[in-house]
Amino acid sequence: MSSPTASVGRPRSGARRLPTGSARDEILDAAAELFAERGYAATSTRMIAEMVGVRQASLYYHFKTKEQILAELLESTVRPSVDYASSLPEQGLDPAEALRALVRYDVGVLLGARWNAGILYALPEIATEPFTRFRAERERLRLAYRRLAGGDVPGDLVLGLVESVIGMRRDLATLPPHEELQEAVATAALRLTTL
Amino acid sequence: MSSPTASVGRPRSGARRLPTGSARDEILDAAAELFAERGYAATSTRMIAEMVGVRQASLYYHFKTKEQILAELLESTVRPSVDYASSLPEQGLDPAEALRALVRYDVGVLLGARWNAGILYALPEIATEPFTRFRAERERLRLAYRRLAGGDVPGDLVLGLVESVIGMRRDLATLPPHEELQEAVATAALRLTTL
DNA sequence: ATTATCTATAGATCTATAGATAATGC
DNA sequence: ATTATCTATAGATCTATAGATAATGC
Repeated sequence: MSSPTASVGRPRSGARRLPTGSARDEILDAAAELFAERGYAATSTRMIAEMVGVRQASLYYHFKTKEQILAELLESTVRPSVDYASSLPEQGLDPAEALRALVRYDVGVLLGARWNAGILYALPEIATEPFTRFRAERERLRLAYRRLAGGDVPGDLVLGLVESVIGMRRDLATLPPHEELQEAVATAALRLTTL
Repeated sequence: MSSPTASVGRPRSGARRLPTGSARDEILDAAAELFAERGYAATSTRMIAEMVGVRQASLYYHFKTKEQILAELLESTVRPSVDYASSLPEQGLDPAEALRALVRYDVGVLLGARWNAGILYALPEIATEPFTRFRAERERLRLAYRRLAGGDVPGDLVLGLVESVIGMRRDLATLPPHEELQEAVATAALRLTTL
C-alpha cells in the first residue's frame, strides 16, 4: 500500500503543498494557481517549485518541460466535461434536457475548480504541438454542443456562453451563487437552440 | 505637412512594415500579429522589432516597456466599441434595437480587425497595473451591455456571447460570412434579454 | 537643433541537464 | 536497488539603458 505522500526518495527542502496529493498533483495545483492568476509567461518554474516546497530542478523529475505542465493541466480541466458529454447519449434524455444537463455540468466544473484554470483555454500558445491532445478534447466538447444545439453556429455560441463564466469569475468582484448561474446559463443556452 | 513616413531621423536597418503608418502604428501592428498568433510571453521585443524592420532597442524610443505595447494595443482594440456604445443613447433607438446595433458593431470590429487581438482580453496578466485603463474601458462596455440587456447576468452573458467570436476566429478553419455571424449573435443576444 | 534610429551591453533572468545524495524497499 | 529529491551550472535568452550617429528642419 503506497500512501500518496510516500516518503521514499530524498526529503524535500520545504513543506508539502497538498499533504494528501502526489508530487505531480501538487505541481499541477501550484501551476494552476500561478498560471491562472499571474499568467503562463509571467510564471517561472522557480515560482512553481517554491509553492510546492521543492527546488526548481526537481520539477523535471515529474514533467519533461514547462509546456507539459500546462498541457496536463488543460487536459485535466476539460476532461470531466468531455466525459460527461460522452456519457449523455446513454442516458436517454431528449436533446433539450441533455443540453441543459451538459451546460449545468460544464458551468459547475468551471465555477467549482479550485483555480480558474479555464482562462488558459484562450492562450494563443495552445495552437502549438504540445497542446494537440488538449485541442482535440476541447473539439469533442464543441461537437457535443453543436449536436445538442442543433447546428454549428448555435453550438459554438452555446460553448461561448458556457465559457463566459470563466471571464465572469475573473472580472467580477462577486459572482452570483453557482446554482443560480448554472441555471441562468442553461436557460440562456436553450433559447439559442432553435436559432 | 509631415508625411506619416517622414524620414527625419537616422534611417532604419530594414524595410518598413506599413509604408503608410507611423512607427508607433507599425510596432502595434506587428505586436498584434505576434501576440495574437504566438502569445505574449512567447513573443520577444526582438521579434517585434524584426517585423518592423528596426533594431530591438529602437522600440524603446516609442514605448516605455513591452507591457505598454500590449496595453496600447488592448485599449485601441476596445475603444471603437466603447465609443459606439456611448453614442447609442443619442440615437434614440429602443433598447432592443440599440442592443442589436451594439452587438452587430462589436462583432464586426472583432471579426474585421487585421489580427485577432481580442484573444488577449483573456490574459491573466491584464489584472496588473499597466492595464488599468484597458480594464476600465472594457468595464464601460460591460455596463452598456448590462443596461441594454436589462440585468447584470443577461448583460454579462451577452458580452460572453459577443466575445465568443474571438474563439471561433481562432479555432475554426472556416468562419461563416461576417454578416451572417453578426446577425446570428445579435439574434441570440436579443433572446437573452428578457431572461 | 531635433528626431529617430543605431551599436553595444549590463544585468537579470530562465529552462533544462548532469551528477550527487538521502530516503525507503527488498 | 529504487526513488525522489538536491546542488551546481551551462547556455540561451531577454528587457531596457547609455551613448553614438545619420537623417531632416531651421
